[in-house]
Amino acid sequence: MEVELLNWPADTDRRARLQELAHPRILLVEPDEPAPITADPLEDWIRLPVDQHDLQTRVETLRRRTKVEPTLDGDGVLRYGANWTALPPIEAALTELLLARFGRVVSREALLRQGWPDDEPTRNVLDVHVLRLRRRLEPLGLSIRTVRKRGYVLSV
Amino acid sequence: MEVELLNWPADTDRRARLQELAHPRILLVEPDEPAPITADPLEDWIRLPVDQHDLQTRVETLRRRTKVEPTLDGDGVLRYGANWTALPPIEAALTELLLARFGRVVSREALLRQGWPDDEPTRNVLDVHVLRLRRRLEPLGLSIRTVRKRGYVLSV
DNA sequence: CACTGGCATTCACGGCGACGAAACAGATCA
DNA sequence: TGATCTGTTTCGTCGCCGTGAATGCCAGTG
Repeated sequence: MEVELLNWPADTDRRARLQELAHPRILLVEPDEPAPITADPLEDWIRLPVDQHDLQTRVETLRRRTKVEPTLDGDGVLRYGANWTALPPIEAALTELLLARFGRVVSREALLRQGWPDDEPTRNVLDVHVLRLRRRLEPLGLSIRTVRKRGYVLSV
Repeated sequence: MEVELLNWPADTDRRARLQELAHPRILLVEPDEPAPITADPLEDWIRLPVDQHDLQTRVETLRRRTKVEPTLDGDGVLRYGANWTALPPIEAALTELLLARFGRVVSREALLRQGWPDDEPTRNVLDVHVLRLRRRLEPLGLSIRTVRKRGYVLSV
């Protein structure tokens, strides 16, 4: 998502619309105007005249905050947007690999090695775990798509 | 919660500790140093030499952002939004730790150490206290979610 | 076009262990 | 004394995991 630059206080109404849309933005504040105070973490501001490097830093920071990839922490908690779910050990292991190749195909073999490093389980075990993982991911707005004979892809 | 001011890059390690604690902070960045980029919405920065009004604005903004978390005072009174509840000693101790890691997983072991620093109580004691704490938090719109085999997460 | 074989999805079940809930009793405090 | 806080026991429930079997989907073949 692109970070919008707008002038303050000139673009007051535009700022309100962007806030409504949860769209990231940076206010370029006139030299002698006070900057507005908000609780919205998707808004930042910088005082004119701007230093290009500082502006670039703030833009990049906002981009990180809106980053669209889900994250998985060490406790098996998967976060995406405002929601999160706890994943059981095997599903967390599978998700870890799917996230590392987010948006790309992960082969069944790789997933089997990831979830069951030691023994070689029956084929159906992976299918069932993918099914359960799908159900858990659905409320978050994530989905696992099948690529026949190739593997699975994690996407939004 | 108080917003911490620290120097960048001098206080690098201190910044890491505050981030771990989810404590709001503002970095005072040396004139020719690049500012760090992070996704943490509880961090902001300003370039030296600082304008006092701008600094005050950023401090106030961070304060607003931390207001979305409940607070616990020294008398065991937990406030969230317009409501509040009094917590008995042990539950207050547990809540204190859960709040410090608000939105993240807190292990059973950590909670046991927090509530019973000296002796080692039976397994179920913690379960029961969590159960009672849940009942108390529910009217406030807060909930403790279980992460099986890992611990608990306090969230809204 | 229908058939067929292989792959994938889904459901239901049972075992196991972790967690939750209720009830009770002693301790503490106002 | 009455209310609240706390720890313990006991039992019920639920989540996680593997298995088997039924169904569905798709591609290539004849």
